[in-house]
Amino acid sequence: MTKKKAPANISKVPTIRDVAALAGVAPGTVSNVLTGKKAVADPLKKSVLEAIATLDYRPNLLASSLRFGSTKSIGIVVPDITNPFFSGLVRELENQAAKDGFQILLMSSREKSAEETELIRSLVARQVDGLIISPSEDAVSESSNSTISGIPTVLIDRAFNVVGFDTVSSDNEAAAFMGAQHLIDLGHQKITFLATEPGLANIEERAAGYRKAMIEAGLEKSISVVFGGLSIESCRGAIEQELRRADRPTAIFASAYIATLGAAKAIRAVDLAFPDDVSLLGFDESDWMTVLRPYISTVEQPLYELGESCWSLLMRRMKQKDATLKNQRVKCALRARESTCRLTTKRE
Amino acid sequence: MTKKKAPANISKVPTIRDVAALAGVAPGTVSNVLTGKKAVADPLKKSVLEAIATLDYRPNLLASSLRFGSTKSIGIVVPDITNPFFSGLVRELENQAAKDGFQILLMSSREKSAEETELIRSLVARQVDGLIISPSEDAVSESSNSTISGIPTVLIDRAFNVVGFDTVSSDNEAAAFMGAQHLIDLGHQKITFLATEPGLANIEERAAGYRKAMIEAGLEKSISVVFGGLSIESCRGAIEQELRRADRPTAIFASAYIATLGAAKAIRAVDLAFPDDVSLLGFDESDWMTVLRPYISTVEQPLYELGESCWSLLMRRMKQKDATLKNQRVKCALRARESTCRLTTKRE
DNA sequence: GTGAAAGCGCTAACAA
DNA sequence: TTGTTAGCGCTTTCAC
Repeated sequence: MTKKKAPANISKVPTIRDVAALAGVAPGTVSNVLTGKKAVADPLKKSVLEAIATLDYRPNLLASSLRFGSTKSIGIVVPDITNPFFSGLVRELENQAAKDGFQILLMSSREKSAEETELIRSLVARQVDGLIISPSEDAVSESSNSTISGIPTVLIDRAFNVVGFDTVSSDNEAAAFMGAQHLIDLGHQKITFLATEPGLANIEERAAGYRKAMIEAGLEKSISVVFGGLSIESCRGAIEQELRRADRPTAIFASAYIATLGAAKAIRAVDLAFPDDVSLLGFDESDWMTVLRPYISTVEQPLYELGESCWSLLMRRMKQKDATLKNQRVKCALRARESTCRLTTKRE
Repeated sequence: MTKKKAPANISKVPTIRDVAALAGVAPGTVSNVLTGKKAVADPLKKSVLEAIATLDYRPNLLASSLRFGSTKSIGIVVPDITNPFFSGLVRELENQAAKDGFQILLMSSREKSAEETELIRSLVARQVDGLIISPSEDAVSESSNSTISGIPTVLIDRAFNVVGFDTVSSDNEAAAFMGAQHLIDLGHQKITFLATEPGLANIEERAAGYRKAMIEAGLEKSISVVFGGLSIESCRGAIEQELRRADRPTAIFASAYIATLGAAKAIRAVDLAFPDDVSLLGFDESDWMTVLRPYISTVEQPLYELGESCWSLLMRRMKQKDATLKNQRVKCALRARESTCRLTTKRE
């Protein structure tokens, strides 16, 4: 296949002026054809379009945005793009953005709050019209008007104790309460909650829900919260220790995706029957959970609702910078499957 | 409307001129402080820095790039960000980019080639300095100088029959040959290859490797390639049909991540003993594969090498636009685990 | 309906 | 060293 050769007399990338010159019109007219904001007579329009085609002209969005003041793009910052919760969430946000003609600039902070600050700065410098952030730690500081450097911002998932921002997150406490209750209903008493990192607001809320359910069931003496950190391996190590103890838990409630994976690995590592010796209730949903046996029971966060709420909150904030602050919650669902089963009371 | 010249104290986002005015210097000097390209006397520097701090000034990268001609950013387009292969690859590329001070603009085409074209256009319009694309179909057309609209470009993973681009991909044929050989060594003869979409170069190469191994083993009559499409569910459906036949295969070789997941689901759905009745060899690696039993045997693509080669190819191309074209291959590794086992010859 | 000209915010020349 | 000026490519007043 032979590609159309670029005209020999122009060596650099063509600008609107080159197009205008070739079409024999003024640059402004070309702009009018491009944006469609002002009517242009048909014959002129046609020759402009032809010139654009022959030069293979591409408008420079940087210049356009600089002049126009809007980039039609939204910056998204997530801690870890390889985590299915975040990648699924991003996909939902992409769908929403496409609907409204926005482009997504996606960056992942790899759980490092220093990098996160850097990424946000860079997104701000790039003049994005809005920001969606799932803060990795405490990088987002207090704000009085739901903006970062004047850019409308929505916090998602990990809505910290930060006032001044619109936020969307799951009803973590209720979700964890529901999860713990499920395990209690199955007869479990020694239920260990596998948290990730201390200080993450969503995890703390989930821990609170777990504690509440335990207390209401009169099991406050059995409350056990273990912190496994932010990697699968560290979660595995932390819960493996628990499982090796003589009075090991009969059920584990993992607080997040990586904790779920870590806990499942740990159960395998200590060679316990699963789920007969130990039940596992996970958090978040992933395809593999309904592939191999036992199917993993989890508390599922509704990605679509999360994405949809987040997006409409952002659009609202962009239209009206002084709208009242909203902290939205979406409801999680219990997916009881095979990894949680009734406690067989052979001991004691 | 009556628009006057904006007074200096209006509450808009501060520009370099505002900083200069407050510090009592020229805009150029502020720029010099910011970029560090030209020396500035200490006292002036200090007052500039102070002015920046008090105004909370953020340089407008759009304007800077427009002037300077470089955005220090690389656009990446992948078909599906929720696929662990791609999200893992992106993470490697992010690491590489961070090393060289580049920013990543990540977009996912959701396997739609029309959207892909659109995303690439938009990245080009945004003046990225380079492009890394994993083409979803045939959106990338032939090029004579490894650029798209003059932007250095590297194709990754799915290196199509497109001449004119630097490419990086796995040695798909050798990898699939090795995988098929593994199954043959275990005594399997009826091995079905679960492809995804016809026309994807990497999948075609893998199919070729499978065929070659079958032929060399004298099993050409047993060659069976099934196309399952690009979703987990369609792959599941396609292979499930095969498994329900009387002369069902004793082994399945999945050609990609989603095929692996789909095949595992299908085996479960038809209620066959796994791996005793049917072995499964997957492609790509994911955390869950070594969590539940049986651990999944797969052919693993080396994400680090893929990302590293891709990045250095891109940097090389950016430095020297007329460098000779390179089509780089990286080696895959067989991870033989539990989902592939020796054929128990009870039949025939 | 069209062309000319003035910037958007920044930096790289050139003067001073 | 520092200030001044002239654009980068585009859009948007204005005249015509």
